[in-house]
Amino acid sequence: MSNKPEGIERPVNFIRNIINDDLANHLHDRVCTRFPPEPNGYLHIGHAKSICLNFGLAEDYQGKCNLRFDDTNPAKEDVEYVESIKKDVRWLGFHWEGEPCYSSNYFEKFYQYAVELINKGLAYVCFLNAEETREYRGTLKEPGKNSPYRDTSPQENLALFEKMRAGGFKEGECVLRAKIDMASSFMCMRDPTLYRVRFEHHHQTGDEWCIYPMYDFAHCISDGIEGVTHSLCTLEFQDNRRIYDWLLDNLDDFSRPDRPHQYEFSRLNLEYTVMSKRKLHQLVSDKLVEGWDDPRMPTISGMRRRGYTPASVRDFAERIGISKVDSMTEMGILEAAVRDDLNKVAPRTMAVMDPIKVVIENYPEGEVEVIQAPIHPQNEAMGKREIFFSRELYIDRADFMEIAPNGKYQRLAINKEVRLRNAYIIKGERFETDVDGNFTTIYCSYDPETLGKNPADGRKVKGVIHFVEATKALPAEFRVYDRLFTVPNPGKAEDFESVLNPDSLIVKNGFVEPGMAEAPVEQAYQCEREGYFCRDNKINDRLVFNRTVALRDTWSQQK
RNA sequence: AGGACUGUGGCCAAGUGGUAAGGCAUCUGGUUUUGAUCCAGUGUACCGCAGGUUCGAAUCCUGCCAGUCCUGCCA
Repeated sequence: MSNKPEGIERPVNFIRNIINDDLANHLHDRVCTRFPPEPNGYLHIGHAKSICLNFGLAEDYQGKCNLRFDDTNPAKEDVEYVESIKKDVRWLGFHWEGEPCYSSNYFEKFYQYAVELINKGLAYVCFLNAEETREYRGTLKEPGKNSPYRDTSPQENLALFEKMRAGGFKEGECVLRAKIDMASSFMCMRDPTLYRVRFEHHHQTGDEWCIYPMYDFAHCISDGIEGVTHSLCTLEFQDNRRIYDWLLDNLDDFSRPDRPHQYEFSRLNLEYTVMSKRKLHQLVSDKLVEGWDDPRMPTISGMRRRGYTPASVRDFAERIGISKVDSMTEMGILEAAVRDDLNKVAPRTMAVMDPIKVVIENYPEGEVEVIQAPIHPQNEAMGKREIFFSRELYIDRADFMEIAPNGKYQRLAINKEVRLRNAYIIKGERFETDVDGNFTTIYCSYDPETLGKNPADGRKVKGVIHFVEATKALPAEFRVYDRLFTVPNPGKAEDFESVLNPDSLIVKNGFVEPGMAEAPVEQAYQCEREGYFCRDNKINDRLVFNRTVALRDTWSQQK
C-alpha cells in the first residue's frame, strides 16, 4: 500500500511495518516525520541514523519530514549549533520545506495549551522547591505523595500561571505541573513539570519569555501542531511515551485517532568511539581533538573532513537497519560502506608517504618521460592523467627489503623484479644506507620493453608497487587516522579519556603526483595501494591529505 | 513481585504458526600492472533457558535467566 517510488528498495523494519499498517487501515493517509535535534552540540553519526530514517521515510512515502529545533532550554543552546545542524543535514542530502521549525515558534500556543490543562483541572502551579519535589516524588519502588499545591483551584492556578509568565516569580520558586498520578509506576507520570521559570535570553525569542516548557510538554504538542504522524525517537524515551499520549489525549485539538504517535528505536553505538554529546563536548573542550570537525570525531563535520561522502553515510544507515535491540555496531560496516562508494567514484593517484629514493641506473640521465595513466582502471570513461618517469623516483620504505623474507613476498628486493605501477618493471641492484643502517638510496635497473606490457620472454613479475617521479613530485602531508580509542566500548570505561588511542593520528611527509597540486578540498582520491584520501578542508596553504580509510587488506592479516 | 523494553551465526538484521532472508566480517578458489576491486564458492544458527498448546512454534501461552532504560525545575 506504500506509494514509494519504483526502484528504491530499502530494507524493511518494524517502523515501516507500522506505517504500512496505518496507511492500510486508513488511520493516516499521509506520512509526516520530524528530526528534532536540540541545538546544543554538533550532529554525529548517531544523528545521521535518525536523519536517514526520518527523511528517508518521508522520501519513500512521498510525505514530509520537518527539521525541528527542540529549543526549549535556552541555557544550553546556541545559534552556532543551529547553523551547524542545518549545514550537516543539507550535506547529507536532505531537504526540508521552507524554514526549519523551532519549538520556540510555538511558545504562545504552548502557553494556551497549558491554560487549557489548568482549566480542566489537569495542571497546577507548585511551590515545592527542587529538593522537596524530589522527596515528594517517591522512589522506583515506593509511590510519591501529593504536592500540597495539587488542589489549588483552576482560577487561582490561572492567575498564578499568568504571574509566572509576567515574571512575578523567581527562578526555582514555582513550576507548572501536570496533575496525573503520584503513584504511577512510570516516574514521568508523577505530576511531571511542564514549565519552569528561567530568566534566560533565548537564541530565537530573545527576552520575550521567562517561562520555558519542558521537553515532555513541548515535544508532543509540537508534533501535534505540525501534523506529525510518526514521531520516532530513541529507546530511552519509552517511558516518556505515557506522558506524550496523556497530554495529546487531554488536549481538545489533538485527541483524535490520527494524532501523532511515538515509536522508539535503538540508538547507534559504534565500536571504538563515543557518541554521547557530553563526552564529545569534553573531547573538544579538553583539547584532546582539534575541534568538533576533527577527522577522528564521529561528528558529521568530522567525518566530512575525514573524507566520508553523504552517499556512504546514507548507505551505512541503510546497512545497519532499525530495530529495538541494544547493539554495538562494528566499525567494519562503516568502513565497508565508504570503501564501496569511494571505490566507484574516487580518481586513482599515486602517493609516497615514507619516501626512499630510487635511481634507475640504466635510464638516460636528464630525460623525463610522460605516461598516460588511467584515472580509474575499471572506468575508462573517467579518462587519463599524466604521470612522469625518469631516472630518479620515490617509492615507499615499506616496499623494499634487502632480501625477500619468503616466497610470498611481492615487493622490491635485491635481485628481485617488481612492476612499478603504470610504468616499467625494475630490478633491485644495490643500495646505500645511512649510519644507522636505514636505506637511503636504492639502485635499480629497468626493462625498457615493459611499459604497458609484460616481458616478451614470458617471465612472470607478480609484484606491483607505486612510485612518484622525483623531480616533479610535490611535497605533501598525509594524516593517517586510526580509531580514537583503544577499546571497543570506551563509553563504559571509568575514565574514557584514559583509553584514548595515542596513535589515532600519525602525520607523514611524502610526495604526490604533480597533478594533485589543484586537488579540490574534500575530493576523494584513491592513493593506490595506500587507501582513500581527501584534501583537508581547513588547511589551504599546503597539500594536506586526510586518510579516510585504508584499502581492505587481507595480506597483513595473514602475516 | 516497582515499571517499561530487548534477547535470531563474530557484528548488524529480516522473519508475525508451516519448517531460519540479506549485509558486514571470516575462509576457499578464479581474474587482476592496486596483496585493492571484481567473480564464484564457503556457516552444524540448541532462534536466551525450561516447560506447555499445536499435525507443526523463532513465531502463541507460562515460568525463569540476562541486558538496557526510568526517581532533572535536561533532552
